[in-house]
Amino acid sequence: MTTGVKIESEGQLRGGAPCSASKGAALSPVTVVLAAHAATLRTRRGQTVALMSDSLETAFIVRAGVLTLQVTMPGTSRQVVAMLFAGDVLRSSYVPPCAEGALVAASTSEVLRMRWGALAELAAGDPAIAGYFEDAVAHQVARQAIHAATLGQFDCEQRVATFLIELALCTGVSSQDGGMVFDMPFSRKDVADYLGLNPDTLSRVMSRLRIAGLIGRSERNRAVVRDFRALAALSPAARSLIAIHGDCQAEPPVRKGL
Amino acid sequence: MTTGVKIESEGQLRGGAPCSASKGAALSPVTVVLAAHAATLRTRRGQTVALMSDSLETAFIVRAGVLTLQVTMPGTSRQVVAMLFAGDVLRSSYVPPCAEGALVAASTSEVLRMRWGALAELAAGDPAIAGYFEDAVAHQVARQAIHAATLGQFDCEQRVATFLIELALCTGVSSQDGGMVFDMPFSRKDVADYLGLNPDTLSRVMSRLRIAGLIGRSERNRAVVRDFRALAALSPAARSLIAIHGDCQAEPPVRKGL
DNA sequence: CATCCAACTTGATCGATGTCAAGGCGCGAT
DNA sequence: ATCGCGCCTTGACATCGATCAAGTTGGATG
Repeated sequence: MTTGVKIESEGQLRGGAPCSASKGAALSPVTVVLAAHAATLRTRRGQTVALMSDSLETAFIVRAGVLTLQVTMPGTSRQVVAMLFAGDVLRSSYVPPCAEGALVAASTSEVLRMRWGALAELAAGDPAIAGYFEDAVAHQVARQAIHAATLGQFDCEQRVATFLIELALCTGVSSQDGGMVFDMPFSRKDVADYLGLNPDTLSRVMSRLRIAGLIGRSERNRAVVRDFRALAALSPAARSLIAIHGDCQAEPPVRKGL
Repeated sequence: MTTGVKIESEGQLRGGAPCSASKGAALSPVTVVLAAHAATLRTRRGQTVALMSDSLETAFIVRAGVLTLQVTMPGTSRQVVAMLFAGDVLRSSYVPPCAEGALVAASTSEVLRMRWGALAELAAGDPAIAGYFEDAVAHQVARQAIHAATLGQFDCEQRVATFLIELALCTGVSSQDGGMVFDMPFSRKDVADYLGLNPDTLSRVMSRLRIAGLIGRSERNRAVVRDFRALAALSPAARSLIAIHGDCQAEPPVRKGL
C-alpha cells in the first residue's frame, strides 16, 4: 500500500511491450470505444477484483498489467487457471459454479468492467467489437490448451521453463545477448499454483536453472532470463508460445512452418 | 469400419440425454438455423475431423455424440484438452499454433462445419446466434477451468472420479438405485491422456473403485456407476460439474441473475 | 542501526505414481 | 472352433516430486 506506483499514463505501466490478444493491440481502437461504456478499474498488486457486481454477469477487458484467474475447489488448494495480460477478456461465467473463483491483480493494472449484457449489445451493433472479443477469447482458449498440456504432460522442469517463457514473451524486454528481463509479479506460491507444483519443488528447479546459467539471480520482483534459447529448448511448448505471444513483441511474425 | 452403427435419426445417437452448452438444447432452434449454412459431418468412433479446410479458419458445432480435442507438443505424449458434447463449439484457432491438434470422434457423432467467417457473419446478423455461440464458449471455458484444476491439484483417484462424473452427467442415464449407466467411448489411453495419468495407474484406480463397489464391471464400451453419491464425494469438482452439466438433464435452466 | 517477519532455499526422507514385464481376456479373422 | 492380436490388468520395482524441518535472505519497521 505504501509503495504503490501511481498510474501516470495508459499503456506503459509495465516495462515490457504489452502483450495483446492476437491481433488486437493493447490499446486498439476497439478497447478505446469500449472504455466509453465501461468502468475503468485501477488495481494494485494483490488486489482482488469482484467477479460479479449486483449478481449480474460481468465482462472484463484487461488494458494493462497482469492478473490471475484463480479457482479453488472445495478441499483442494487453489489453481491459477490463467494469467491475463493486456487485451485479454473475461466473463464471470468463465468461472465454474460452486467453486471459489477470484480475479487477482498480480501487478498494478488497469481493467475495464461492464455488464455482459451491455457488451453483448455493443458487439451486436459493431462487428469490430464482436470480432475483437471472439478473437481474444480464441487466443485465450488456445493458451488454455497449452496450459492443459503443461499440467498434464510436462515434468516440473518443463513446466517452469514454459512459465518463464510465457512471462518473458508477454512482459519482457530482450537484452542484446539473447537474454530477457521482466518483472516477476508472482510469488513463489502463485507460480506453483499455476504450474501444479509444490513451492519447494519450484524453488529447487529455479535454483537448478540458475546454476545452469539459464536464468540470473534477480532482485525482488524481477527476473532475468540469461539464455532464452536454452530455456526454450527445455519447454515442449516453446514454439507454440512464441507463435502465440511473439507477435506482440517488436519482431515481425516469422511463423514459418505453421 | 465393419461394425459401424448406421445413423438413423438425429439427436438420439447415444443412450443418454444430450448434454448441451448451457441453455441451448442440443437441437436448439439456433443449431437448426446454422445447419442450413453448414456442412453436416457424420463420423464414426476414432475418425479424425480435419480442423482446417483450405487453410481457412473453420467453426464446428457438435450436434450429437462425443469428440475429443487433442493437442500434442513436440516430444511429449498427447494431451486430451477437452471432451466435446452436443452443443459445444470449436474454432480451429482454439488449437495452439506449432502444436499438433486433432479433433477425434470418440463415438458416432454429428458435427456441423462452416467457415468461421460465415458463422461470424451470421452471428452479426442474428443476436440469438451470437448469444448461443458466446454462451457455449463460456460454458466450455468454465469446464476448462475445472479441467485445469483437476490436472493441477487432484490426485489420481480424484481425477478419475471427476472424469467418471463428468461423463455420467453428460451421457449417462440414471438407474433407480442411485447408479448411472453410460457408454464409454474412450480407450484406457484416451482417459489417461485426458487426466494426465499413466494408463496403468488409471487401471489400478478403476480396479480400486470397482472393488469398493463404486463402479461396476461392465461390458466392452460401457460403464456403470453403482454409487454416484460416493463417487461424487471423491471428487472436489463434483458440485461444480453437477451445476454445470446437471441442467442439461431434466431440470429447466434456472440460471438466476444473468 | 537493530530487530522482526515473511518469503524463500535447501537437505533428508517418504510416498504416490510412472515404468516394465508377465499374464489374462475378449474380439475378429481364418 | 481355434488362433492370434490388441487391449487391459496386475505385480515388482524405480523415480520424481511432495512433505517436513531447519536455516537464510531481504525488506519493512521502529
